Amino acid sequence: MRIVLDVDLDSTLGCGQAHRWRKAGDSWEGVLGDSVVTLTQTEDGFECVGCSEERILSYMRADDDLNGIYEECAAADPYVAELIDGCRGLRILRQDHWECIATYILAVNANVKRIGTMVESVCREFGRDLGGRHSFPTPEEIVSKKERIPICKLGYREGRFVRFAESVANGAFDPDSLEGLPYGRCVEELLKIEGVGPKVADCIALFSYGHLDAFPIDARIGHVLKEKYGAEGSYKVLAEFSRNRFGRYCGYSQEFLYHSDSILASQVQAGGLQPNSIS
DNA sequence: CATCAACCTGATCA
DNA sequence: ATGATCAGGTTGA
Repeated sequence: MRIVLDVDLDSTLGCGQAHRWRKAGDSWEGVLGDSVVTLTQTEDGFECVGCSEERILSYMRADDDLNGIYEECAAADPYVAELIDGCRGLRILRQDHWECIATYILAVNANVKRIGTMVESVCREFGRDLGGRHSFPTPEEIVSKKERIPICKLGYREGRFVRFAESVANGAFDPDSLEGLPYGRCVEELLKIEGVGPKVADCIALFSYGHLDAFPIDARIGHVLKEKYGAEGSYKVLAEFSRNRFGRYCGYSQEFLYHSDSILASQVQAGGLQPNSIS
């Protein structure tokens, strides 16, 4: 199915906001619900196999006015304005609540690569076999086989992960109940979950509940804030600085800062280029 | 409210 | 090859 949408699949699916997409050849393969989905970039959008148009458009937040958002981000900060040209078509996604929270509990103190390994391992062990790929497990699927969790090597995230699955399975926590809350209330509720601190709460608020004014500050963004803006301090201080600086779509600005810095980092690692040679 | 050690695994460095 | 060091957020003292 052909979808017309302003999106760049490489940056959107590869930037680390979602962890189940893999690039094979010129296509991206991922899992949405119980469907293996394959997306292939075209000039004016992408070819989509494996899910409905409605579903993929919702996942891609097709209702976001990308140009308007980019313009506001650019107007708020000249460095972000510079970065946007290298990030055209990067979209924030709208991920499933349960899957996003569970995934980001695993993401604590882990790099993108390791997060991917842990998530795939949880899916392989507890999810449904969809033919090559596995669905992200339901809370019930995790609880019913929880004695097998050590196979996934989640480290100290293991207990938190299982207990969160249990709380959703027994109804103590309903991820859908945070739908529609304003940003501050949403984060407040998320922080009550064991293993969810300020950074993870902001990731979930941004990537699942659509709070584009959430600004997750991880180690990489912390470095960028210090290097480019001279900003230092506690999470709260940096978050306040960033929201003031980058405006109401600062979640998008965060992605530009993060994505550009990760490209820079990979170039540095590949050899030659020094961190300061651009800029 | 701020500081800090402990937590677990995988990658990278000697 | 082997061991040391480091990267990465949250928790609880």
